[in-house]
Amino acid sequence: MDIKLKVGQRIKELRLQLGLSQEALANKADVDRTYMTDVENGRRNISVEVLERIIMALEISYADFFNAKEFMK
Amino acid sequence: MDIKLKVGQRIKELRLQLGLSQEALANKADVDRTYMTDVENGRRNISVEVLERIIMALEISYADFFNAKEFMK
DNA sequence: GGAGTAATGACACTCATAGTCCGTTGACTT
DNA sequence: AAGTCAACGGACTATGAGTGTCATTACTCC
Repeated sequence: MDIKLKVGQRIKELRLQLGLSQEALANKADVDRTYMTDVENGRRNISVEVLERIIMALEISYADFFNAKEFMK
Repeated sequence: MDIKLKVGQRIKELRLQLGLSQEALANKADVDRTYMTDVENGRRNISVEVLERIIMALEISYADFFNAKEFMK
């Protein structure tokens, strides 16, 4: 599966666990609201700097972010 | 520390473990040799699609790639 | 010393796309 | 009706993708 979709699904999963809206997470990660929608739906090939901000906003470590079913072979 | 530098260091570390030159890894990941140099030296804010190709070339999982000292808080 | 080779580094450049900002729409809730 | 949320679109600017060129370092061989 497309890495963009995997990342998007993982972000959505974690966002919902935190009870945040897309906009709230977007603000926390300092990205645009519409951009966050695209990311979650796998339409954006995000850079590691933006990914880092989103992971921080999700209050999770890199290792834990990627240690999920989406990223298993 | 800058996420770009962390990623670069981690790539270099894994590349050396495999005994590959930058050029050999670059070819395996289908990126330019000079691009790989820039990545390892933290000068490129790479996208997840390119990162995926490099991680595959390093024969490692996402989780293991990020489960390293560089990415610990 | 000088010639050759392999590996890396440092730029500069073009072109595609990452990322922002404006808005609208539809589903759902109160 | 009014508010919240997700999705989508168009236009725009900033920056990543990808390549070319030259320099440097370290090594080997003559």
